[in-house]
Amino acid sequence: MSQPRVPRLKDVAEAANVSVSAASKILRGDRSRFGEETCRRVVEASERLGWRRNLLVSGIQTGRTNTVGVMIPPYDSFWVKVLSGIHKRLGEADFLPITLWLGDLDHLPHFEANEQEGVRQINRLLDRRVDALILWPTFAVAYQEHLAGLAEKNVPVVVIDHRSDEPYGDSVATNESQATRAVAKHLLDLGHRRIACISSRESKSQTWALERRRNFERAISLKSEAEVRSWRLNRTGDNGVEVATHLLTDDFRPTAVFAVTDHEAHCVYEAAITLGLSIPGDLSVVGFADLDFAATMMPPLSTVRQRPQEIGERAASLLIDRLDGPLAGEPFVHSEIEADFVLRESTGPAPA
Amino acid sequence: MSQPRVPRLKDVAEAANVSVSAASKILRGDRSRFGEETCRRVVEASERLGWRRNLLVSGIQTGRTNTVGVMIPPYDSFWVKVLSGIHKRLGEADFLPITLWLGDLDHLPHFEANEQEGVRQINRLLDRRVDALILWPTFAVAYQEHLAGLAEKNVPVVVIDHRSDEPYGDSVATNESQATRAVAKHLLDLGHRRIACISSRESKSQTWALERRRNFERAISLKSEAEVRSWRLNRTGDNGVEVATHLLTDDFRPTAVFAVTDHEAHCVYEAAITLGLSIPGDLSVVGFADLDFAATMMPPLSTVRQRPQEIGERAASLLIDRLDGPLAGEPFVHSEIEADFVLRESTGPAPA
DNA sequence: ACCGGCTGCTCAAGTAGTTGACCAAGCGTT
DNA sequence: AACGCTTGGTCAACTACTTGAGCAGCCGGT
Repeated sequence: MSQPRVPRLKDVAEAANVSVSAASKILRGDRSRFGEETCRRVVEASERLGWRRNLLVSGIQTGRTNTVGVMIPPYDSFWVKVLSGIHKRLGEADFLPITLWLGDLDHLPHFEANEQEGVRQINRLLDRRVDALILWPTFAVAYQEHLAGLAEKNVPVVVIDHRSDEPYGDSVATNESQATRAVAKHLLDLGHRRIACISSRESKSQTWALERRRNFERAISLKSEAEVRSWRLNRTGDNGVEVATHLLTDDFRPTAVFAVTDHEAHCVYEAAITLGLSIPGDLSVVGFADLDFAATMMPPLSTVRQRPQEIGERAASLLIDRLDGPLAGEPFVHSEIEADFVLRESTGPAPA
Repeated sequence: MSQPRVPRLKDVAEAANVSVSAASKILRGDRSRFGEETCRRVVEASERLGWRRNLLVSGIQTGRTNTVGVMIPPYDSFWVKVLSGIHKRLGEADFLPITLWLGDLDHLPHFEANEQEGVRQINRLLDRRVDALILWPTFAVAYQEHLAGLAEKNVPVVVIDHRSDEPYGDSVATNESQATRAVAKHLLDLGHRRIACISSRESKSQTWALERRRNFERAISLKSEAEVRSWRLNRTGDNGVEVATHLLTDDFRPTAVFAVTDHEAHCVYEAAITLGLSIPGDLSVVGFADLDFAATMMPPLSTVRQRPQEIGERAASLLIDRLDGPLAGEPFVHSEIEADFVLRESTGPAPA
């Protein structure tokens, strides 16, 4: 029946026989105005009772909670690494990320359809007075109109992997053009001339897919004898193997395929196996993202490794700089992180 | 230079021309004592200004923040799914998980060595007055002594996948014995008689590995003609392929291997390929956990699928029940979730 | 004796909001 | 006219803590 509570400053002050305000000042480090003996008594009492400052109170007093809201869908290892980078950098600056892991693993949240739900989720964070938000592209698009007003409330926003025409915050993305050019060059150097690209659903929230495909098409087109053709998945993005089969049996007869993510590359593998095509003998495949399974596919998939942890760290850094640092009051910034082509065993010379 | 702040209740009250306390009561739903017209004015004003209750204040007033601290290492897809379950269930009950994603992806945190760091991390959550904690086994062990005192502070704890002799909270784990018996039966039915088990590091924080191995050994031993031998990884857990090679070239010459996680199973695959052994022709392999890559390994790995999302949901449910519900004041509970044997293509009849 | 300055501490108001106590006006009743 | 009751609100104290203002006591200087 006992209720042993968390000790309050008042308890410490009583134990040390001083006023609450004296205890507060001493424990904040403002000791110059107090006697040495008094300070000792207060510090000793606070330690004995295990007192800890209540950060909720600091939050309402200063208007700063040192927390950052992070809105993400449950997703593959790439995003887990981004998150890890966010946590690392924010942790160093003594910020605490509060992550809203929305939707379940099977279906991404479809908030376009449910306006109210979106607002509710943002408010779960804002009601706790997070100092800033980090957003995945899905949410950046779905919640656009609700987020645009945050700047006026002094809640900075950083968007990852989505560059908008009318930004309402800073953004971080992978600099893909360079890595994509490296992929194109690699395939052309191997003698491939009929090259396919398999893209994902290219929805509004996946502008990266569109851009990645365009970058690749452009890079291949520079070589006059080479030709690219592109295919893409349906709206739900669940017909990957079907599209891959289509693409491989098309009149075009590509000798190499570039997939905008490793997921699609995996679909190409499956289709190739069923069709009896060997990789890389009959068909070269290149993925993108270097997800968990890329290195253990058979054969190991050549792909483009982004630097997810670095992306996360950069996003966190941008927020920190905007809250207290050099970015305060400055125009929005778009930051790009390099990516590296990883050569493994899924590419070979074009068949004669 | 303008500072357009988040609206306060005071602003709403002034706009509606009532006292702050009237506004507070009306907006909390206690309208019986106020005129219809007044209520309308207050509600309208609050909506127009976009007022939202500051949950930090509610937190200091009620002693409840409706937040739960979650301490996890960055880890494989299994844990991501557990997290997803936690978020789902807590979200339904309007709790907000605050996840501390400790350590980086390459090395798990080694807090045994750095006592102070551990305390610091727990305090990051407690200082924000989380109502409860959910812990991964790593932390449950490393921070044991600091966590034991939380019960006295009325901060319930749920530990996942780790059963202690002196529990200081509720716990959830997979009920492995049944699934492990199914694996054993499957291998014995296929005619295997010399069966190896490859375990991971079996440290204090990985008691599940020990238990899983023991369960398996016991299940095999029931068949008198069959024999099990076990190997395990070193302290750092990075010599998997080496141990697998050892095990496969040992005089024992096992025809089947049970790996305590899919990670070790993957090491067995690698060793088998190097040694020229075909799976499942020369060697049957069974894993545990059904991680992301298990289904896409070549051949697809037979394994035991735990129900991580269900584990997460159960952990969250236990907390909710203990905070406000039927579990308040009751003795600690240990809850078990079933697991299912998933038959894929990595097992076959024992070679003659 | 009186003033200035320093030391060492307390007071009170503030952060945003909640809640029990209280109070005034209006009405009907005796 | 005095009483009780309902309606419609306000007041003040409380949550945990911070912070600028202020004040008592003591010392040295004139």
